[in-house]
Amino acid sequence: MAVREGLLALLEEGPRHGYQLKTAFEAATAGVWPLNVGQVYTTLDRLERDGLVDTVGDDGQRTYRLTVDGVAALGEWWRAVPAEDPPPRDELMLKVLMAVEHGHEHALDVITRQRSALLALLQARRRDRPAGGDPAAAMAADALVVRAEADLRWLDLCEARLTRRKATT
Amino acid sequence: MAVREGLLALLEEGPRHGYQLKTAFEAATAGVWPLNVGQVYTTLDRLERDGLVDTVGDDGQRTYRLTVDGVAALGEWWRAVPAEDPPPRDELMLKVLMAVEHGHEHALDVITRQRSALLALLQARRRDRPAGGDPAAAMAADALVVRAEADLRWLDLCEARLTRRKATT
DNA sequence: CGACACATGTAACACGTTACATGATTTG
DNA sequence: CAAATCATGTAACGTGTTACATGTGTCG
Repeated sequence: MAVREGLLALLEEGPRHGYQLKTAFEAATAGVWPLNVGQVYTTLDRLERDGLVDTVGDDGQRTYRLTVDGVAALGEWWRAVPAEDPPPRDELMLKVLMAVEHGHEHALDVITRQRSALLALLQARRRDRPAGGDPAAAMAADALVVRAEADLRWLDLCEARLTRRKATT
Repeated sequence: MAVREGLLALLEEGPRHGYQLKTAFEAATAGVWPLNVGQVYTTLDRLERDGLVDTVGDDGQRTYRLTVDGVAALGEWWRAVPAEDPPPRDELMLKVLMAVEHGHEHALDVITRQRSALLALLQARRRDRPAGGDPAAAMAADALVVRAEADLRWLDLCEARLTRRKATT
């Protein structure tokens, strides 16, 4: 439930056809969210099925545009805020928590390994930051960096909790 | 591809049946990752289909255990590190980047709205931190808090980039 | 001409998720 | 006994994703 809304958002700026949407989507996300073209069409089919977009145009050049329902759905999306209810499902979190279940030793191993990999990833992302003045590209790169930093910080917290606990025991 | 591995990880500690796995999964994630029981069974079916687990036991009390392939797959999972390749797909990121496409005014609106909601969420999560000494519960709560903090920090970065740019223009 | 970008689409599969149906066992 | 918990499973759907097939136009 993200590609859907992304395509809707792009259509709000005017009717497009599928291939243009793929290009626009990847441009808007500065390349951090590559899309298989096929997925654009399947997603557009589903949006049409749900009455959020309709199409005009001959075969070989279909143009998609928002319907009234589509505009409404998009409006809701803009206003929607992150829900408390189903918390973010994070694979790193799961892995570490499952490792804890296997004993603190195992968990500390996993944490150490993940941290060193994440550190390398973070440095790569910092290095590959785009130079140009395009705010979208800069923001996309920031997102990746901030995420990696947060994961690292969490791993440090986990390690601290485990070692503190070990020391107490 | 996360529930799968979580169940495998739980089975590494010994054979279990489906319902036990649901309970154990939710206990290990300290309740932040609720599972519909049905999903446990569908996932176990798929794991069996893929030869990673097999079952013993009569009807009404099937017991699942890891196969050799399952042990191997799990070993890979423990060692696996976050891939650079498909970067994390984040709905918040998408929303803000798409808003930028609609103009900086719109983006700043979205950022403001998201930030205030996230701030409330963060405070709620800090408030509801578990008191007990269970490290897993504390770590799970930490993960949610750290994630919210990171999202907030990113929103601040975005706003700074947009306003700085506006000032320059 | 050959390669490449533009353009559309289908088929198939994976995982996550929910709703529903069913029965055994425990416990108040 | 009635309710809750334990326990298993099926059917169905949604999104994401890939692989594949097909054709047009453009440019070196």
